Amino acid sequence: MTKFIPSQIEKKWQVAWENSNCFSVNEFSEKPKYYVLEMFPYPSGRIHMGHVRNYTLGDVVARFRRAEGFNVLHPMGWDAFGLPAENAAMERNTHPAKWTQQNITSMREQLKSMGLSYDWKREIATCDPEYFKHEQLIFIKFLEKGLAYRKESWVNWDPVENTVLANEQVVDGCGWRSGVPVERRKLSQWFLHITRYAEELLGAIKTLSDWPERVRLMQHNWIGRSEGAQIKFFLTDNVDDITNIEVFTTRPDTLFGASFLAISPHHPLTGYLSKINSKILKFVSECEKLGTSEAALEQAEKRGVDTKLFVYHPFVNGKKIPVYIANFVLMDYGTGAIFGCPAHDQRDLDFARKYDLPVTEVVCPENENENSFSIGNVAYTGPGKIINSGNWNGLDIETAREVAINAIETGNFGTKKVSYRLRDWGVSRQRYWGCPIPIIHCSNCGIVPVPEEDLPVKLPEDVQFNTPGNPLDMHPKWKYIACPNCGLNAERETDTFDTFFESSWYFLRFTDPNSNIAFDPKKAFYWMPVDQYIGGVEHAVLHLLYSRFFTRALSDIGYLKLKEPFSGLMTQGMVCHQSYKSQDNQWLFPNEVSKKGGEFVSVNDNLPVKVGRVEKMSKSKKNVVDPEEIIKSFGADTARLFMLSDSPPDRDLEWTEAGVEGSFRFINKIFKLTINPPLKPKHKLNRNEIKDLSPENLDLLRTSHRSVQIIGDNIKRFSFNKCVAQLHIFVNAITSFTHEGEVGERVKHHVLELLAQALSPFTPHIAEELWSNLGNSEFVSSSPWPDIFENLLIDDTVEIAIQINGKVRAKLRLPLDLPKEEAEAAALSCKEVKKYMSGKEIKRIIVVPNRIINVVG
RNA sequence: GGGGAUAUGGUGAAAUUGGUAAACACGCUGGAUUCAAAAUCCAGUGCCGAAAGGCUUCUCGGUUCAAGUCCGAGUAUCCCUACCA
Repeated sequence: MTKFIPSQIEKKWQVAWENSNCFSVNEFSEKPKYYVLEMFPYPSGRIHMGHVRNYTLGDVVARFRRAEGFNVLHPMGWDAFGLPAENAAMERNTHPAKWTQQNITSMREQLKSMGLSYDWKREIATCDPEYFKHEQLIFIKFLEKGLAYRKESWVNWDPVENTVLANEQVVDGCGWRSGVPVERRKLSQWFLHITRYAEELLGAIKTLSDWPERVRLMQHNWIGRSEGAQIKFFLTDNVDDITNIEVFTTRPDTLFGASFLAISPHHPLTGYLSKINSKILKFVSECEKLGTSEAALEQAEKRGVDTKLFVYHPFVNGKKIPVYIANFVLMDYGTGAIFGCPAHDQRDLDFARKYDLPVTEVVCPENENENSFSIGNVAYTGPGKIINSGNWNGLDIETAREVAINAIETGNFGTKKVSYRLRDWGVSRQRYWGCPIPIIHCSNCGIVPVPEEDLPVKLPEDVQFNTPGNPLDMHPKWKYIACPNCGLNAERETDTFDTFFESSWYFLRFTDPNSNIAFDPKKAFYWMPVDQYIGGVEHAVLHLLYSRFFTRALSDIGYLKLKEPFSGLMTQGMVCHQSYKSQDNQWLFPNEVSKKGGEFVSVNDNLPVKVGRVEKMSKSKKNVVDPEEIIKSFGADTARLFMLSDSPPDRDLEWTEAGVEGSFRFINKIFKLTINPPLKPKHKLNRNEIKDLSPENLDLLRTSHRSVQIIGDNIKRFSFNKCVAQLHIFVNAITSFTHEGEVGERVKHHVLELLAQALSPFTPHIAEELWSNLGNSEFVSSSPWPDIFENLLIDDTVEIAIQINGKVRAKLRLPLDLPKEEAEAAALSCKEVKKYMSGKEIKRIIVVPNRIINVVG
């Protein structure tokens, strides 16, 4: 018997696909378009199981939609800028460009070994000047349109990586990669005006009906819209030329409860005061330290310092309110100042109790007496009736809010205001391996964009990585240049873009990857939006929000006409594996562990191994399995099938050795079907013939056609695990079929063709092998999804459960669509009903056609 | 502190609209084959019980002829977010 050697079959078909260019597409087609995209990888050098899962999911969709008759765009590329290349440069003394290129080459080979149906002619790498020169021009257009601007700002400085981190790259006060506490520094930075689109990005979330609800919710929370009022509190005595403090609040209804104002340690007023008051200066510098490393500690204690300044209460004549500087007030939200209403905000209450400030109740809960209601150490934040608030007394809080805003506006010391948590996107990074920001700083002309004809600004190749800091900034020549405006000596911007910049428009470049403009609007119009985008949920907020912003911003500078880039989104779960530790507490790779009689032991010393949790594959815990090894020993089809079996795509998947072997066995079973299958019959089986077939032939045909139907339906629903289950049923039906004679041969040939077509999206190599051995010369990968014989989908009898008082007591096989009366009669005459109902009165009979009959007694 | 998700056999899971719970697989048990093993094939496998039968979708309550599915209360686990005024 021929032995199944996956690598031989798989390589053969991969080469054949590549030579035929069968996955290459263009935009001029009669067929409807379908754009399926997986998040492109960072070229780390080796693919991991997360990639295998991601790209398998995308490939199933791409192959299926192609078979369904769509013109399918399915591209792949490289998110090729980023810090690891610089780290590698330092560690191994290779240039980032070279290191990245090598990684791309080996990862491309690995991806090709998976049999993915990409249009490789559209491959892009973001570190290619042909890619990023368009990005530089986009930035200049953003600048012209006011969508990019420069701002001095406090940044999170990672002292290990010598770079600025975005707020979202700071986790628990530490750098997301380095894990060390970040420091605060003030730098001049480039920002993109994403907040200009805050309302629109928020509002359009509801149009993204094919996105997971939780991603939409995360974006909603991230934008964080809150409605309230901005209120000016006038100082009793001016400080320098400052006359008032502006405050944002969502609770203007509690204004009468205000007992202090608190401003941020980074508020301009604080800056002024700390110059003239050493106590304040000391407090501010303490906040600096606490601000990062001891975030948790800080949370516990609210601290502040009295400025000895006072403001007037806007509605209470003569009432003066003290101004504090407080560590819990953030400068970058609202105005950097709040009014404290201790009775109805827990933080304010904590603060007031600490500094002995008055607590005035202004909202009384419904079940409390307004004369006796008093706050202890828990603030009341619920609904109720306004009290102690002049002529607002008696209003509910919602009405009071409107009345308050009216009064504030009428009094001319504030306005209704909407605030967002979302902040503008800082795109400057002090790194070498990124897209240069195309700007020249001239002492004469100021900020001068690099002229379009001088683009791209390329990275210099001769750079040193042995000193900390940005190599571009330390390069002896690169940054010195004549000003394009006035010709005087000037300097290039040495910062590069955040790598999220590249990934915010790559999906557009794929629509026209070799163009000498960013992309042809007509081509982008044809292919966009991405019909199905697939990737990890870790990008639920940033990458997806930035891409949504970019699509709008690009539309506003005339590049295209589109709002939403991704109409369908699927976020896949993580690939997990059990972790193991040796006796001396060292992590062990799965292949360093073997199972002996139900016990796990170390391969090295045969000692028992401590079995840990099943968790996300990670190098640090060594619970990783290398896809290349799996593909080498079991084949890509097995790896792909395993990824799709059992767990639905959005849930975490546990990689198990037993599971892989199970998938491998199934592929082997199919392989046996590819050997000497029936010859291609002269006449194809047609749907009118089936009435003359034997029950056995008919059963097989019925199972086969139903399977194809079920598989197609479930692909559309992303229920690939159910597709695999149905494939098992399908294959089992074929292997247990004993075909006889010419008719049997024709039936078997027919169902094997269906099988090859149904397998093709999932395990394309073995499907291609089977299809070819059945006598087909075209690729199954290019064949249409099979026509289903609808007359095989319905059976003429159904099994109906007979319930007595809601419990199933019998099952009857009855003709399909049997009239109610006859069904009732059949149920009543069965012996179980007679047994259970003897001597009892039948009160009711419920008949659910073709499903159930419930006899109630 | 805030928000969200999930909970079904030994395990991963299925049950699309309230209508036969556990499809399909993994694992396990027994058998066939084999000098032996691997592979393969066949049979069994939710739980309790010798059987008859009873019980079963995290717990408690409710609606219904009928609840894994709907409603209310609670528990556990995971994820996100966090002084957002």
